[in-house]
Amino acid sequence: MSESENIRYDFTTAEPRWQAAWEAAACFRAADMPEAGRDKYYVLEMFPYPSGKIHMGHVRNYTLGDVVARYKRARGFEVMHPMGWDAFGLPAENAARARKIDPATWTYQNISAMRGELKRMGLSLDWSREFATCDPEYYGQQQKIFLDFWAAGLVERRMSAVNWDPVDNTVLANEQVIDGRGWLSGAPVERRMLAQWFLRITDYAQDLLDGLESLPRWPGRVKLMQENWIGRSEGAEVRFPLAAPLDDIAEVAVYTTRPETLFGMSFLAVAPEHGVARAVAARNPQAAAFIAACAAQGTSEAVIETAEKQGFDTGLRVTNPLNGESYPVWIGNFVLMDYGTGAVFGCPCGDQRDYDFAVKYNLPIPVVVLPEGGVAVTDRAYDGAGTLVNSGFLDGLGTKAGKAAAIARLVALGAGQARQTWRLRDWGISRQRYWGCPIPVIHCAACGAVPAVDLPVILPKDVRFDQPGNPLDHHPTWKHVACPRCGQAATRETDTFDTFIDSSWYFARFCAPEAPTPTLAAAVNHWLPVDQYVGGIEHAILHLLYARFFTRAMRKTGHLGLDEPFAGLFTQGMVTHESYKDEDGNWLYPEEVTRLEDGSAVDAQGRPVSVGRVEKMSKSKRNAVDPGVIIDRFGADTARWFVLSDNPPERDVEWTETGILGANRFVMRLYRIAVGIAAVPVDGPGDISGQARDLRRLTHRTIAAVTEALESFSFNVAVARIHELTGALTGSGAPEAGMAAARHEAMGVIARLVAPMMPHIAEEIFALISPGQGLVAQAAWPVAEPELLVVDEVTIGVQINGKLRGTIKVPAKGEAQANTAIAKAAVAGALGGQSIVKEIYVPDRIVNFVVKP
RNA sequence: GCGGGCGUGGUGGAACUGGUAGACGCGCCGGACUCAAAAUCCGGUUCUGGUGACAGAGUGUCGGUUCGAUUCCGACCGCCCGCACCA
Repeated sequence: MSESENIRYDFTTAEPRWQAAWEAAACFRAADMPEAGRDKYYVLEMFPYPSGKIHMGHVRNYTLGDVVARYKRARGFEVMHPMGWDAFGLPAENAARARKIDPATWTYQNISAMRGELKRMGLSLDWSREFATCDPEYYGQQQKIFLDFWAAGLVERRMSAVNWDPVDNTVLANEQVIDGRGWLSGAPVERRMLAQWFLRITDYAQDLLDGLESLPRWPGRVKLMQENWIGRSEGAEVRFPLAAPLDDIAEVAVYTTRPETLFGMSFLAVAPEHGVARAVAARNPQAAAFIAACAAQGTSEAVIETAEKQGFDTGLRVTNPLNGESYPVWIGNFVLMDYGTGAVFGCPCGDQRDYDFAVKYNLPIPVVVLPEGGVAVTDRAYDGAGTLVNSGFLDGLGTKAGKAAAIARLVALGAGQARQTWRLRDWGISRQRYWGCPIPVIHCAACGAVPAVDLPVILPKDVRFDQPGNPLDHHPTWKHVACPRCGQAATRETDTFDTFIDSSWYFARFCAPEAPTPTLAAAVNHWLPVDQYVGGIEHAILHLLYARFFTRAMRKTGHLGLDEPFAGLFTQGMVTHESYKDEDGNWLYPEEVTRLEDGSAVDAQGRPVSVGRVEKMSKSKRNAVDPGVIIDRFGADTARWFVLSDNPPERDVEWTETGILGANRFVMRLYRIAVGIAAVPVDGPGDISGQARDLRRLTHRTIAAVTEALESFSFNVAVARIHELTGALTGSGAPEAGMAAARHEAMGVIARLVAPMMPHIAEEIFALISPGQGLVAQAAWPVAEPELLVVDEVTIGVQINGKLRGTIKVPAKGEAQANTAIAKAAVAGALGGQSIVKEIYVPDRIVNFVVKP
């Protein structure tokens, strides 16, 4: 022991040494084209934005993926595990403005720094496939894809009310508006009309919904979130003739999920942007003023929270096709133009919004649904099922039957039909930004919008950020070109793509990153789909839905041959850390805070500090821990082991100092034990029994358990099992026959079992235990010997009335009768004189005596 | 409001298709080594009562199904997440 006390694993030299060895052996290089005889496995983690430094979320994300990649490699799969950079986006422009540095330079410097940090983590990445989305070689291919989509009818340019971020001066997708505010700027979003490019994702709404069923290896909640986001709704379209045509408008179409309540109609309401509203406004200044007021209220959170139903009576009347009655037409601030038809029929008894509106404007509230066996609800809307009343031919029907009957009548009258509506909208992809992929379009006065032919359309480098708005718009020459169709002077589109496009097909590009076409059929057919995708739950909707859509659209345009890009998805939890605030409410860094024995905390001056909730690490809360510092202090293996250790990976993990110290302690201990074992000469396998046999059994049970844990992403359980086996190897071991060999075998197994998780020390141990056998990174996964997994003695619980009263040790697969007798003897005292009513015997598990007092 | 998830020791969490609850780690307690400390090693650690073998209770609460429930069913409480003026 005294000797090994001085042994210290020096990760500072070992880790770079093994990283160099892997690189020299090209361990992680995958071929574009199929290699015969091996199954492929494509492991991908969501690629990072090159902010300049990796954070703990990256460490967790890439460690999880790396465990899978290394494990699958050991299992004999041909693994592709690439890495790249999601490099376009706002921060580069912000840096350009703040520091007068070119966005490209800033981005590539960051990439270089982060590549170095990722390499220090010892990830088994195929760096030969690396690219950044801001490389012209990548985004030029993306422009080709866009033009193909356009030719295939998947692209549209149209005027649209857009979410305008007044701080960032750009258009935001609905998904980028959070609580009425820009997702990056936090500014209240305004509504504006602009000509925008759209991708027709709604063409695939049904398909994207149906496709979720083909994804058994996706988390249920992600599928549910996508399902809700797509939001299929069943109902009917109903056309209401206007009493007198307005301009050329003769009727108003309404979408409803409750056609059976048409007899409960009280009014019809249209959105402020609806054609009817505009036509009315053209001749009625008061209506125009009302509409303007609605637009001004925007979509800000405060407004929506407090928004009161407001309306304007147009004086127009429509006829309800089912009962022939006449109803007023209102403009309502609560009616959404881009859902359904932008018009609703108001049924106050069945919809709370309509109820509120009717009460406010003193409109009638006819009751048409009686709750099951109940009385009419009149003090609020009742939207449950029930029996229809006051509804003419629908009287007496249930709401469900009534719906079918109402639709049938509407069809017969030619006044409507069944219809589905989707919550999903088309994807607005235009951004008034410099640092993005230029939209390859030229606007010609004579020819309109025509595809650019000079691909790639490359971003100009000489741009100025000293004025607001899009620098491409201000550039003196870049946008002025000849029309590719007629040759006349024309201008380039100066908008760039939403950066979500960049990440919608990168997984396909990784298959052949240098191909002269966006994809290479042989490569994508071989490698896709991604077998295991790993990333944050925050991308559950946007990124994953867009990538699924892109895959379908790329199939339609001949770039891909499948529908679903990601066969398996794993969503990891966040890395959290305590946060600290001083008396004045300023966030403090952990190193500025001292914890006292009573659990309270003080700052450097001894003033009290409030310890905040455990929150996601972020710069602003000053609770971020820099992975670079951790790797300096403890090494990459310790950092990797820690993020895998305690929590199931789908849950949030709290960063703690004691946790990282514990992980480090294990690394050091493992090494000490390995050195001790390697120093003892191995006696022949011989005839082993007793302790040695027990150890071998544990070793092989551990192989089985760790294998199962890795397959099911229970990395924390794998860690526990490895701890257990390691624990059995402490001490120098008894000089029993075969013990040295058994210990040697166990440590060799540990080297291979920890290799996916702590690859460096695994190599170190493997070299000690199995000298001359090459790299553990290229070694096969250990296989448990079946005969050592066979249990020949089991401990069976003995219960009386389901309560544990004792245990017995018996040979496995024993006779029920014999074991029951042994059990009975074991709990004879507790049984007393009670009569046994029933005996339950579950082989190798339990005996239960049901007794009567 | 709608949809979904989760509640297990001081703590992070284990527990196969219902079958010995608390694996493993952290923390804590005790011991060894040391002049001492750190490091390391050994032992203990769900709670209550008892010196003790042992007894009782125990997986958010209440009830149900079952020989037996952390696991299945119902109601409730609490926390978390997604969506939301979606007709």
